Amino acid sequence: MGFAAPKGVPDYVPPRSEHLLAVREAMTAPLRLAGYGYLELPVFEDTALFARGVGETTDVVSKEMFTFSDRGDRSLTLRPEGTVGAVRAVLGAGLERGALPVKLWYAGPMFRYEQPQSGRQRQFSQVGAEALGSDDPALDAELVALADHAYRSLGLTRTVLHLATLGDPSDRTDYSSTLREWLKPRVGGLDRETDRRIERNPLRVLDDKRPEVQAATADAPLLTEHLGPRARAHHESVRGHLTDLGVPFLDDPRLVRGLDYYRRTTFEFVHPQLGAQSTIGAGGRYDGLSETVGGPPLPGIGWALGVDRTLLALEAEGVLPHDPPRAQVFFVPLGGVAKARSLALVAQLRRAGVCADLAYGERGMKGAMKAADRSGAHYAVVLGDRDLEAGVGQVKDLRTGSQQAVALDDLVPTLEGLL
RNA sequence: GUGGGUGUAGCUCAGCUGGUAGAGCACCGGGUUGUGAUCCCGGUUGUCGCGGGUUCGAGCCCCGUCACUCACCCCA
Repeated sequence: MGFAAPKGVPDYVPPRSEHLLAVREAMTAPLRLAGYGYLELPVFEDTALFARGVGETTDVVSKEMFTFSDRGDRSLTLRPEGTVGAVRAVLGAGLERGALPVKLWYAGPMFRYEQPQSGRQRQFSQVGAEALGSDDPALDAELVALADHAYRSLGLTRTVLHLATLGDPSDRTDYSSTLREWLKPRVGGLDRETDRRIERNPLRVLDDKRPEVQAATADAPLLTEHLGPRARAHHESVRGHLTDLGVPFLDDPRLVRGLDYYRRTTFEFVHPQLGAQSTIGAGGRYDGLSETVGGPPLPGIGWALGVDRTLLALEAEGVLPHDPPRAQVFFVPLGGVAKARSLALVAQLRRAGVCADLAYGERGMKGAMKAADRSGAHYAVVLGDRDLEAGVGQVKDLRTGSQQAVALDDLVPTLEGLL
């Protein structure tokens, strides 16, 4: 093999690629029923858009972006996430001046320069949804419920929804300094990285996986205790709506998000069988993002569901969709004349909406029948010189083995009737 | 970016203390010159990840490198 795909970039081939499509379809179907419109977005954007929107100091921006210069010396970046680009597009089209909320969805590849491991690739696929122009907590609940519905419709039963609130910016600032002072005497000096986190983003310390850190921070003060009245009311309302909608969730006050734009509601769908990369979908509210990228005040909430990781979850639970047969009717032509006739009949059947195929290549009867069998077709049509002279095809039911001659002129309607 | 594990046929893997590659599945053909899924017989496929080194001799030992994988970290 001369070439392999770039590091951390997966290929999906059948049958797995079909499963991937099914996952994407299951995620988007509920959105369309809920009035979300489709957004087709660029795969790369101005580097500064992500730096501003996602946050200069986030790991995603500071060390995980695929950034390059174009021939005009513009700095461009392969999108590491979809929300910022979606907001940019909404503002660019002036949708925020129309009917609100604007509800949109998109799908496609995202790129992050990471160390690959299971569930973490440098190119991965997401389906995203965004609702802008309203801070109604019912909208938060609607979006969460739509994701929940998508996962359920795929047959996943073990996914756990973690729910939290980050409060308003002032709540978070207050809490951060409280937490910082609390952490210093307990885990300060542990190592350089932890010290840095205590200063820059103390919430992240609570997310440390090391058991000794977990133990030391077990009774740390929680953000939920520092919420202002408006953020608290919003959160309680979201929880109430979710309960009304029958969406089970787990209050997780330690939930940490890595992108700077999140406010108030945040959530993650976690799958317990996926190892270290167990978040298969996540999102939250981002009421200040529009201003950050130069727009007017425009509240918003959204999520992104990981298509690749969701497929891993389906495989872990053993609930993959069945592979549909590749054909319903399969032609077995004997000789060149029969093949030409078969090709025409196959095309005719396909136009009639029947999934039809034939044995290509110079295969013998046995090989062609074998191909028919493997296609999963219900019926094989054997066509040889004898049959052509008689103007018929031998239609064989591959499940029962019974066979009957059918006039070629009646073949298409006959098969349509049989199926 | 850091640390551990693994790279042998299309796939899953075996290969002893170094003696110049195997199985199962898959695929193709035949048994049945016009009938699949079962059965029987036969056949194809490898620069043993790549590059160097040690040795009379390396799939096996050493060094480097790349990829995959797991964890940290990060996140969908």
